[in-house]
Amino acid sequence: MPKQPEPEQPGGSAPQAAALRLGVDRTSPVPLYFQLSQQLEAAIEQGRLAPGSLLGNEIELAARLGLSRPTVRQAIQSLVDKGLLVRRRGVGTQVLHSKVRRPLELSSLYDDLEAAGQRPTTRVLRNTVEPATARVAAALGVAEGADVRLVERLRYAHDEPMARLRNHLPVELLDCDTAQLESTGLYRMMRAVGITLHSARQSVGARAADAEEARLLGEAPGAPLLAMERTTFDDTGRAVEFGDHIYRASRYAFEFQLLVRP
Amino acid sequence: MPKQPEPEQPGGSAPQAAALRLGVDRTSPVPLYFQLSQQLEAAIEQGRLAPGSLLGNEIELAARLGLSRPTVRQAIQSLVDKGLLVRRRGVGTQVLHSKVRRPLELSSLYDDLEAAGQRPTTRVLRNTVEPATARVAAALGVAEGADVRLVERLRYAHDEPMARLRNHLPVELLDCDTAQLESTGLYRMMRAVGITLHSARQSVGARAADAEEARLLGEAPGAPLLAMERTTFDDTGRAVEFGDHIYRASRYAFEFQLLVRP
DNA sequence: GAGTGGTCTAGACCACTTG
DNA sequence: AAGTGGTCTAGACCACTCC
Repeated sequence: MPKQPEPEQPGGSAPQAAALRLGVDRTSPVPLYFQLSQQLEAAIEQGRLAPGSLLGNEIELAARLGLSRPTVRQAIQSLVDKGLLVRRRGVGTQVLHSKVRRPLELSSLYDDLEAAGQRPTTRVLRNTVEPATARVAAALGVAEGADVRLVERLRYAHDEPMARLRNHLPVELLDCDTAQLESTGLYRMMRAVGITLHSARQSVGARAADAEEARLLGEAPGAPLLAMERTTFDDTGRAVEFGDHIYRASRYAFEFQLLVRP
Repeated sequence: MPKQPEPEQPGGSAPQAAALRLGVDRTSPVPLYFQLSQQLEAAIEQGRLAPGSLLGNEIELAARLGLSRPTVRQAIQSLVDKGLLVRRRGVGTQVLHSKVRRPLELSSLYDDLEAAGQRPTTRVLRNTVEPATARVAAALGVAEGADVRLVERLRYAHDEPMARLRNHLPVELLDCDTAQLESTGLYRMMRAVGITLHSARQSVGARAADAEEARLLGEAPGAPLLAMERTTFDDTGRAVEFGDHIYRASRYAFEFQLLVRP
């Protein structure tokens, strides 16, 4: 059981993690496994851990950090779940050859545009209470004809129209202040009142713009549009929103990353 | 520390798991946590664990099954990751109100159609080696003009054209037998030769059909099409495929489930 | 205050891959 | 045969929620 540092130069995939300054702060309220996974993730993002390189075995890593192996495993596992690392039994844990960023998130168009530096703005076209159509009632799990809030908005980026967003919400869920709707995204408003979003069922298709849609979005009638329907659920399983949205295909596409589930 | 079975009827959310026949087989090579998670998943799917009901605390569950708490936690965690359960500190673990099925997977159109009972068939339009265009070279990480295999297929469901699939692959990756391409999906062929798919970067947009595309798909010129570009990576981080696909919007939409990452 | 999940430890044995 | 990750145990203390 050699304790001295090994020469280790077997090709180009020797453990590089040994050179990293890793360490945890036990006085911090941040969980130890999370501190470690953040440090490793930062090292990968910054290229200090080269793609394809081995991380070094878990036992040694645990010993070096003064942690138990399960704790180190928990840190590594979270990065495997993010797609940054790959484990192979009998081989080791390898840094994936970049290219991978984030798996698909339940994203808000507002946040997406803001993150892209697109300066999103919103015009509220409608903010009313209407009886639920059969389609909306089925999606939200309410009775057909029951009161449902209808919010229709036009979303701009750099003052160019990008999308028409039509959302249906249970009336009791949220105080939909029009001024607030114009200054932020719907998901942010939900989170602000304590709703924990959990999952969404989406459908993405395409269709031709009708005259009204073309006028709103500044496209020609018949122009191709991206159409998305989405039902969002909170962590109690309740449907909190049904959206029926159209996007200008000339200006917008959905980009996302998928991970294969093992 | 009350050891006797409690009356427990606090509303409608008492632990129902007590009524379940759970048990693990220690002689099986299947991991204990996996056996447990499968049993719980089946109980949820079949409604034997009602949505919203509590699972009962982990310690007790572990004791009942003769397992350690970490093992039980691992089983529960895998179902939380699948979106079937929700944990709340101080409260318990609850079954989510159904509706949730699978998060988005890296799906093959062939498998999707087959799973939907759509009887997919394929016509190979091209199966050649071509020099890589700039776009393809960038996606696959090869030199511009380098040899790349080009596979172009028309995919039918019930003998109706659904999509035109155009794939670019590194030449050395796969023996692309045309007969095989007509009888199965590309991902299956990759898995069959030991390629482990890991992730994909996708972009979904819409555009109008040109004359050629319209003719192939049986649509009118100018009809809206769903357009998807996808680069797929294996678990070494290597790009194994770049796809440039169009789907008839009148016949096809992408459906998927998203989970919010905590 | 009682009960829950969240985190952590210090070991153990097994299965798989590689030389 | 050696080294790796995969699984598992039997405890422990803490943070949060609810009564």
